[in-house]
Parts: sequence; C-alpha cells; structure tokens
Amino acid sequence: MKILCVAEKPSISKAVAKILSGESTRTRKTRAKYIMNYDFKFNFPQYGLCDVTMTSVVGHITNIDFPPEYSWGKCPPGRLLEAPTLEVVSQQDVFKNIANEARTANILMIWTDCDREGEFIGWEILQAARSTNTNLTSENVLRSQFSHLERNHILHAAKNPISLDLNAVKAVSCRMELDLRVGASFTRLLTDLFRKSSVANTSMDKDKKSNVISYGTCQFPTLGFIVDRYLRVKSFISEKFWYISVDIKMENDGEVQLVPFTWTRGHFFDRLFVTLIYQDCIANPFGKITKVIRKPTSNWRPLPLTTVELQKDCARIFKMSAKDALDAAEKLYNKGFISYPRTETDQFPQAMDLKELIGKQSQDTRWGSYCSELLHEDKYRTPRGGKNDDKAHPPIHPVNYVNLSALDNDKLKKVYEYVVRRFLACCSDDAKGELNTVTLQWGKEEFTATGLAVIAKNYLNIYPYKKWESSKQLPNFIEGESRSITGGKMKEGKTSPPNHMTEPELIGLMDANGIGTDATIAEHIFKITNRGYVVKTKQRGTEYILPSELGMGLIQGFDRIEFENISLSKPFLRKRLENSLQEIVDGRTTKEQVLREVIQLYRQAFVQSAQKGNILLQAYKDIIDSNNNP
DNA sequence: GCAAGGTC
Repeated sequence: MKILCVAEKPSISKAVAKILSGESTRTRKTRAKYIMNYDFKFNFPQYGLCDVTMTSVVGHITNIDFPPEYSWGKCPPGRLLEAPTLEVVSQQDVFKNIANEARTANILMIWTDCDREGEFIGWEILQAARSTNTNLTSENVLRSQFSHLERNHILHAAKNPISLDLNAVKAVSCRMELDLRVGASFTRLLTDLFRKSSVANTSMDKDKKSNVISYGTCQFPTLGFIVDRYLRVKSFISEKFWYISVDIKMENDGEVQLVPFTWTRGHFFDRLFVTLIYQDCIANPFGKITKVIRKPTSNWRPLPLTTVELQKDCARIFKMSAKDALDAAEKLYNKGFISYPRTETDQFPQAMDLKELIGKQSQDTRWGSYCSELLHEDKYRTPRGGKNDDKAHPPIHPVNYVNLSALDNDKLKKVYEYVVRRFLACCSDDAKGELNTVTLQWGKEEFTATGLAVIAKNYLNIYPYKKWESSKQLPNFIEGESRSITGGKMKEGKTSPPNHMTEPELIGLMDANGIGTDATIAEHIFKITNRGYVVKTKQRGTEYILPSELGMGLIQGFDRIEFENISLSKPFLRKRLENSLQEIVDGRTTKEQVLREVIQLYRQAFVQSAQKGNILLQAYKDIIDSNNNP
C-alpha cells in the first residue's frame, strides 16, 4: 500500500515526516524550489505497514482568472461581474510533483493547515493528484487534523483522519470569485475613468507610484479607516469643560506632601452647574476621609503571541512597519529559530513541552539566568489562554536558541528578542502590587486618591516592553478623620483632538472588522501605500498614516454617490461576506446563493459608479482645489 | 496592467 501525504508548506512536511518515520527518511529533491519528497514506512492502524511519500505544496497552486477574451480593454469592465472564470495552474512545478508522486498512490492524505484556506488547498492538491490517478476518489482521500507539531498530536492525526470539508472548499472558492470579479471590474473602471480625465492626470503624478487605480474589497475599507480618522481630526472642535480638584496637605516625617484627589464625577461641560457644586463645597473648610482601602492587585502577564499582536507591538516598540515585522519573523521561522509566524491562536496546546523551550534559552547571557529561575525555583506558571484558536498553528514562540550576535540585522535581533521575552513572560507569574485607594468627602462630593506599590515585578523583570511602576506612596489616612481642605479648586480643561491613524491602531481596526487575515493585513497596508492612496509621515517621533489627495478623493467620491444598501469604503460588506462564508461552511446556505446576492449588490454599485463617474472625478478635484486654496 | 488568499 502506498500513501501520498501532502502538506501546505515544506516545513510541515519535513516535521511530520520526521515524526512519522522515526527520523529515518530517504530524501529526494524535486524540480520545485523549496520542496522535498520524503520516503519512509509507517504503520497505519487501518492499512498496516505502508510505503509513505510525504511532500508539500507552497500555499495555493492554482488561481482564478478570466479567459483571454475578457482581458483588459477587450470587454466593458462591468462584464467581469458575470464573465466565465478559469482555473489556472500557477505553480507548474509543484503541481507536476504532486501529479508524479500520485501515479502509484493508493491513498492520498491531505496535511494542509486546518483552516478554510487549507481545506481549499487540499482540494487543489486532490485535483493535481487526480490528473494522473483517477482512482483517487472521496473513498481514498483522507484529511488529517492537527494544529501543532507535538509528536503525539501528529501521530494521533495520522491514525485518525477525516475527509475533506467540501463546504469549506466552496466557501473559499466563493471568496476568490467575488474578490476577483469585484476587484477587476472596479479597478478597470477607476483606472480608465481617471486616465481619461485631464485634471486627474496632471495632478495625480505626485501621488502616483503605480499607473493603476485599484479597487479591492480589503484595500478600500482599509483606506476608509484612514480617511475617516483624518476627517475626524480635521473637523475636531475643542470643547471646554470644568471640574473640581482637591489637594490635601499632609506632613509625613517632617516632610510636607500635597496629595491630589480627583473628583469621582469627572468633568462637566456646564460651567454654571460645576460652579454651584463648587460653591456648595467651599462652604466646608474640612473634608472627611470616608474610606481607606488597601487591596492586592495584579498586572497580568501577556497572552501568548499572535501575528496581529506581534505586528502591533513591533510598530509600537520598535517603530517597525507591519510588513517589516512579518518579514523578519518569516526569516526567523525559515531559519528554525521561531515557530510559524502567521497565527491567530493565543493559547498554547496543553501537551506542548514549554519547559523544554525555556531550557533552550538558558544559555543566553541576557535572559538565561531568568530561564533558570523559572525552571528551578518553582517560578514557572502555565501561560494564560486567550479566546482565539485558528485550529492551525500554535502561538508564536521561540523554537531554537540563537545568539543575537549571530543574526544578520537589527530587525531580526529585535523581533527574536521580543518573541523570546514575550514567551518567557507568558510562562511567568503576574506582577503583584498593592493598590491604596482613599476616598474623601467634601461637602456632598466624593474625591479619590490612589497609590500603587509594586511588590513583585515577576514577568516584568523579563519584559521591558511594558511599564507598571509604583506611584508616589500615599501618606497614612485614617478612616473617619477630618482634614482641612488646603487646595480645593474649580478648574477648566478642554477636550483634545484624536491623533491621526498609527499603524498599530490600523492593524487593530482591520483585525476587529475582519479586513484581511493575519497573513495579509500587512500587505493591504503596503498596497494602499504603494498605490499612492496614503502616505506615512513622522510627527514628533510617531509615524502616522494620512490619506493622499487621491485617497481622500476616492473615498469621498464613493461616499457622495450614496449607493443603496452598500458602502464601498466601509468594512461592513466584508464582514457580512465573512458571515456568509461561515454559513456556507455550516451548510446553512450555498456558494451560488451568496454569489448571487453579493454580485447583485456590487452590480448596482458598479452601474451607478459608471454613470456617475463625474462625481468621482469632481470629489478628487475638490480635494485638490481645497488644498490649493485652504 | 485588475483581487485576496496561501507561502518562500
């Protein structure tokens, strides 16, 4: 019996082959870059001792496109919403390797990631295998389920396969088709429209880095977030507010200390209202300490690391772009130093031997002694678990030790050190402190003062990326005592404008709204930058993302058209599609149904956009004019 | 020359 196993990426096929074979494989090179075929024997309970070939693809091997008669310029762009589509093999060498190896296989076992895209890639692999071996049918195509590479987990997966989830395959093919139809039709429409307009042509050069004005179902909501924030900052009007604050003068060992108390009611925008309350208060020369509470508090260690968190933190701490952070993580992964960097999972599988991983880091001069403390002084704690599990990859963690000096560049060093420290922090205890809260009653109003004493830094000792420090200690107040009010004032403040969009905030928004995935969020930001829709600028050390004139014009133009039931610049439609895809997976609706509904919506929007092209152009011209004559 | 999704 011969079994062909195919994984989604080379690293998985290598690791799985190593586990199943007991480390004795014959390795064959292939014509496809990065891909090896591993031959070995394995005893499957249901088939006995089998000849196994384990190989992989490198992500998708096919893509969807239009036939040549629908290429750019050959048909009106709107036709692309209904035009036939083709499946094209985009990775010939990879496809051929599968086809070759499948010739003599009795069984095909799919080892792609256990997520939606993985299911589709599994289906692509099946097509490649069937191209030479039509005996491979649903009867003898198996799908193994695994979410990490721990030995027993993989052995269990090999022995308990299920079948491909065809609903998931349908859902992905639905997404692909919609993204292509909508993206290609609107891109051609916009590009042709702006090219015909002379004003657009002369003014666009400064924004333009590419000669295409692309529309994408992820690009535009991303751009929309940035424009939205920009407009909120620009149209912000500061408002005055009023509040009461109290200082109490205390003598502590001969030293005079002013203890500031804050009003529990915050602030009000009505000056007269605060004035009346204040007048009521100042009638009393004394206030009363009504409550003194000391209670233990903790500062929680971080959750296990996801891609989105890695990118947000690298932007915040090291000022790296999301793409640079992911690229660096990718390199570290390919060298075997860290685990797979694209994951949504923020909980470690129970069976994973985390202490072994900590042990590997003990040799480091910076964090090695901390590792020893964790392992030998009973300071190790099982990491907290978050709510996310992509069922495909564990959280990002260090796999092997490397000395920072052996890494090529600064970005690699920073990201590796961050991943290690984050992991060690996860395996440490929360920081502990004591929170002291004193409540003061003055007239009818309540005020509080708080003091924090950090008692044990614990994880913070290894995790310099977060600050949690003791505040000035409060003097000893006694419950029930009266205190003279030395500084009771009514003060004025004003609301401050929001900041422009930063990359970590944008990543957070995209993640929360389902725009893009862990693997693509960075690319979408990169793409709209490259298209000239947004620019990054530094202000006082922080990098902000601002819309360009073109980016503003596009979003405002689409908003001015006011489509029915749809917004091309907001995230709702993508989120709705995401829900529909899940319904396809759950069998509550069909791919055809979703395609019909969504295409219908976009067709209406397309027709209107084509008719009202002048509105789109005018919006852009208006932005340029207002910037020239502010 | 168009998308978004995998992965190197």
